[in-house]
Amino acid sequence: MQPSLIAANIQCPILSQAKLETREFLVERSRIRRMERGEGIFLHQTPARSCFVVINGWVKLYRILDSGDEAVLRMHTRGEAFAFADVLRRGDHQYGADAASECLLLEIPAEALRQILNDDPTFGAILLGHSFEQIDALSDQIEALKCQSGIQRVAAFLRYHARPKGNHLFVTLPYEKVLMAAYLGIKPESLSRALAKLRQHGVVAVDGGLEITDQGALDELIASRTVERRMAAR
Amino acid sequence: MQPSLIAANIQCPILSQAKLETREFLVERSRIRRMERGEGIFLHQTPARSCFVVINGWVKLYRILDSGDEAVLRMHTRGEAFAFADVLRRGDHQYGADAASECLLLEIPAEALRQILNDDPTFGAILLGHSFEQIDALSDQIEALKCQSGIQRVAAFLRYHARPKGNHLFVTLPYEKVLMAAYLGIKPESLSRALAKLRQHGVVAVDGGLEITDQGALDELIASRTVERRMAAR
DNA sequence: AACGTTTTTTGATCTGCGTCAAAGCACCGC
DNA sequence: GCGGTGCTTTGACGCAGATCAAAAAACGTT
Repeated sequence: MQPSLIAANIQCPILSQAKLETREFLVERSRIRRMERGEGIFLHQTPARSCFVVINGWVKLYRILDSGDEAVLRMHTRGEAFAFADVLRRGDHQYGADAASECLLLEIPAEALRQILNDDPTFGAILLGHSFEQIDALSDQIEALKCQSGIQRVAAFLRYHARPKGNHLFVTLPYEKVLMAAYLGIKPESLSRALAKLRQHGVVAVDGGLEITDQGALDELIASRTVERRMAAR
Repeated sequence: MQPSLIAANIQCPILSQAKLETREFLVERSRIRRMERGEGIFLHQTPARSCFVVINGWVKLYRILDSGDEAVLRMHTRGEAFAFADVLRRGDHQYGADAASECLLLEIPAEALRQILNDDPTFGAILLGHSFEQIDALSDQIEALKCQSGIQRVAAFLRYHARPKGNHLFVTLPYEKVLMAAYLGIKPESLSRALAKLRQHGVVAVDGGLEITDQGALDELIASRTVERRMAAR
């Protein structure tokens, strides 16, 4: 597909909410980048020279701690934007970004973003709305990390990614389990055991993914407090 | 003190970055509210009719989960703003807010905020900058929750709140330990034990707070990985 | 000072998850 | 087909932190 064709078909809230000339201005000055799985997009604490929109695939935003551990902060897919804040503050990236799968990105140069924010007075509000959504997503994560057990977070993750298929829900795991575990804040071994235990709560493995045969049971697990969880585990 | 006097002396990045007329416009339409410790400011999922700036004291932003657990999302103090996003989206509050201590708030009515965002084209950028900082703070929390042990988060919390005094650092705990534990995502009992264990890492209790006698030891604990943590605990 | 209330600490016990190690799989190129 | 290499699962074990219970300390009130 031609880059121009791809660009015309990007589905991204930030771009589609903007007026046509703004969208065109940005897309014309951007370039489409194809990344291999595992490829680095930018590093933590390096100058932010562009920001990105995911056209296809999955991007991992992460930090490496002094301890050497990796914290996966967010996972982004089609239509989602990242590094806008870093660019607008004219500073360094607040996290590193890697392609978690093969993916296509729209890379918007810093100057183009800054200029359009100046030229189009309505664009600021769009960015503000977008950053509010980021805050919501991060708040949800914090809520889950502070109050839910690992298995509950796994269950909630599955439910979030589930799509109707036939007469119940079906989940295709969006990326590798190592990554899924890191995002959920648990170890791969724990994720594996959690998925095994979820068979008792209406989650069965079928080829290519997982089937949620008993959504009620899953929801109950997600909303349960520890004592009840203990009972349910028997 | 007169309300007008108090208002003139509010130190808040959002207000002080705004131009004088904007600041005056907002403050004139706002009212100062004094809250007792434990008093509710607004509830989760109720219509957002005002947003707030903390003049003094501590505010807790939280959610109650279906399980009945409480997740403390953020703690805000002097100069910090909250509920701006809820107001601008014309929606419900995304969290509940309580006074965690006796406190003074500037309550800005929704209409005033929306109007000034319309009238002062520079104000949007200030809000955008502010929301970027929120994102940073939330990201830091997620990083800590995913990669650090409870005691490490406690240590980092102390270091963050420590101020120089004499020839080393001193921490006055900003609010009750139950709250501190909830914010850190651990139980009060665990916090108590963590603080006890920190005595081996250069943290001694003195009246009214804690003294950090060995900052190096504390930093080392915060940055250590699990295996090393195990050694250090002996 | 004496009281009741709330907050914090301490103790005993249990469990979820991490760790380490090894085995099972799947996807590759040769 | 074969042997890599990387991902995932399984098993054995240990520790961090939760739970339940009760003591101790801090605080406000009379």
